[in-house]
Amino acid sequence: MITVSTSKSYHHGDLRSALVEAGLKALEVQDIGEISLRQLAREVGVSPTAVYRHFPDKSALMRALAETGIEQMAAWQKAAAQGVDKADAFAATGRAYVRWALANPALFRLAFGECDQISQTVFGQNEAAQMLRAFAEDFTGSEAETQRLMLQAWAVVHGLAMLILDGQLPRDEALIDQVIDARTLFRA
Amino acid sequence: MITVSTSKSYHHGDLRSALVEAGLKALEVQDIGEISLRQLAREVGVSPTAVYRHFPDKSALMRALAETGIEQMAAWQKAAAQGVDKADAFAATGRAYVRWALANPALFRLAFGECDQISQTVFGQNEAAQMLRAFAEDFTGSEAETQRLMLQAWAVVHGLAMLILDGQLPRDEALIDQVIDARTLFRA
DNA sequence: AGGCCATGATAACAGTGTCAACATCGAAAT
DNA sequence: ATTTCGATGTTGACACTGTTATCATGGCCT
Repeated sequence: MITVSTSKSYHHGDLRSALVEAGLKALEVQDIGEISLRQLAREVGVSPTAVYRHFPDKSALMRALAETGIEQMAAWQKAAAQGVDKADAFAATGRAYVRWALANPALFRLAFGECDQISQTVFGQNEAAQMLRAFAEDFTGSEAETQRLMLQAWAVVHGLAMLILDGQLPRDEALIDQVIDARTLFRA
Repeated sequence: MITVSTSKSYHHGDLRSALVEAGLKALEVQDIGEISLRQLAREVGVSPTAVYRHFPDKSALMRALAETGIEQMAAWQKAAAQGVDKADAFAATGRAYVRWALANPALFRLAFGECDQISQTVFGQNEAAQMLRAFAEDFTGSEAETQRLMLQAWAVVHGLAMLILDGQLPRDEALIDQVIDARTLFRA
């Protein structure tokens, strides 16, 4: 919530982040395709074409929104993995993944639709991901099996989140726990 | 490919199915949000507002497209399950699920985004689904475990398909086989 | 003080979904 | 066989969208 200046000067001050902020707020209420440049510009109090001084086109703005979404998700995931018994880290991280998706539906969809490199965040260099990988290596043995386990885990949580978001499965916490069950999945 | 009449009469003959056909053809090339009523009307050779004699709005047309997509998917799934060793039915059906999604990306997204009752098709009264359920019951024991197994399987294939479609995972057949592996998943 | 250039505003264009009013034609009813 | 009528298609218009070209402002550097 950074409001730089309330005075109506010709130049806004920090239009770019104001637009991103407005976009994120809009994504909490509206669906991903209902967002319009002009609407955001209006809410920030600026002409429709001022946006183009900070983003080459609409998809660039959307990508900026998506990137902040990724950061949020990574932070949430990391927080979920910390302070948890190592054996439960897999399930805890998975539940955090699904919960974040359910709490930020539009942002979740946007992040995966627009950004190519979420793999890096969820799967690769991320701190939580490294921890999961270490855990997986710990009990699979080979490198190939570790990768398989990570992929399966990612697919499960992603699919579950998507199916719930699309209304195919009920928003039921018990169902989530049932699906993300480390003892039955992956022979843990 | 049902072309009823080439003569340009005032009334089209079967505009509704012509629009659906044009929509499906468009979904093979364009993304889901790039489709426009006017474009489809143009391709069929009719005025933009003629569409409204057959669909209350755009989303109704999209829903019609989605429903035909569901039928296609169900048929493909059923075909994949037939003539396969019962022990491989799970994996075979799952691979068919992913393959269909990769072959019909826009239709796949549309079907899950617009239709509420895919659960019935994929998960419930479908013939292939019943077969899978019988197989699952066969080796889980309890009813609750059967449901869990079905849900996990669905989540895995759906998540895998989505991640590949969004470019988060490579379109690699070996990777698909690695993830959909009944022996490691579900302790089979 | 003067000038530059990042940042803003205006006007305009093509395209979209949608509505209201009008046109056409096949079929049912007389 | 003629009339009428409802289903289907058309025209025109409106508000909205993303985007571009052109013009305006004013803070920062010399």
